[in-house]
Amino acid sequence: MPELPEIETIRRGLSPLLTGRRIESVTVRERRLREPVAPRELARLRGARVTGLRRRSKYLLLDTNAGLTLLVHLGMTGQLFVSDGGRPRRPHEHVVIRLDDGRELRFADTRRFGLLRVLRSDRVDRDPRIGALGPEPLDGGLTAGALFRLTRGRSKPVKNFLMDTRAIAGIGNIYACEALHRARINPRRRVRRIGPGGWERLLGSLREVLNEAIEAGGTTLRDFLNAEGDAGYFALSLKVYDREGKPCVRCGAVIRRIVQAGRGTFYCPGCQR
DNA sequence: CGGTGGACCTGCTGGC
DNA sequence: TGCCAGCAGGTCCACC
Repeated sequence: MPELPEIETIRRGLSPLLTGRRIESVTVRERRLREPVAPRELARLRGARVTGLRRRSKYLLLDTNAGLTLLVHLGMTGQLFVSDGGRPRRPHEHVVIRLDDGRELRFADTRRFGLLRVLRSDRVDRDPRIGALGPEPLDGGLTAGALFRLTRGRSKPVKNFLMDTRAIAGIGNIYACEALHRARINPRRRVRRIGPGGWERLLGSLREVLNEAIEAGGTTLRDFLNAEGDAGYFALSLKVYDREGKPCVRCGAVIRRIVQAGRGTFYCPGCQR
């Protein structure tokens, strides 16, 4: 489900609802997520007050004044939302965190590829999942020159490179396809064959697409909902993703779907060279 | 080493 | 109408 813009949308929605709240209790209904959920690990959050909500790549980090941070990943179908206590449960609600204002932070995840762990806050950056992440694409510190240098001698198709979170954080299938279309670059092009100007264009396109998607509240294709339970409307702005067989809005050629590294790639054979 | 393919799950859809 | 192969926004690991 969620890539950087969707996670950022959730973060912005949840942050004011959670910051300052005390955690009263944590209930685990289903332990079988990507890694088994340990109820006693989550229970350590009881009594802690939330000091803030951060995002790193597609992870959410809920910091508390107890020196503990809740690490949440939504996998493909995860949802994280605040609900009034006692509201009927949605299907696949696996974890409920009760807050001191009577509301509840709930985690639902149909396919159970999500993840919840409690880490010591001072060790978050040393966690292997977080420590291995590449730079944030919207961080101004990342430059096209750095991407050019990083890809010397490498032979990956550029689409797969964009989706490698150790190279750049937070880019998934939708935004990799959309950024490449905007930059007019063929997804099969090998990274070593992209010059400094190409990286300039691609990084610019990537940032535009991500920022516009955040503005639109993310992309809802199937089941993404924000913290308030609303859909995002960036799906209306997608130019290639999920548009196989339809005409390219820029050149009129028919959008194609191919498979790269086991994932569907959508692109326009007319204007992506 | 770098890169690909399969596994992990459930549910929906499109073609027959 | 009903069935089922194929596919889905992510990540990790085995294997070449």
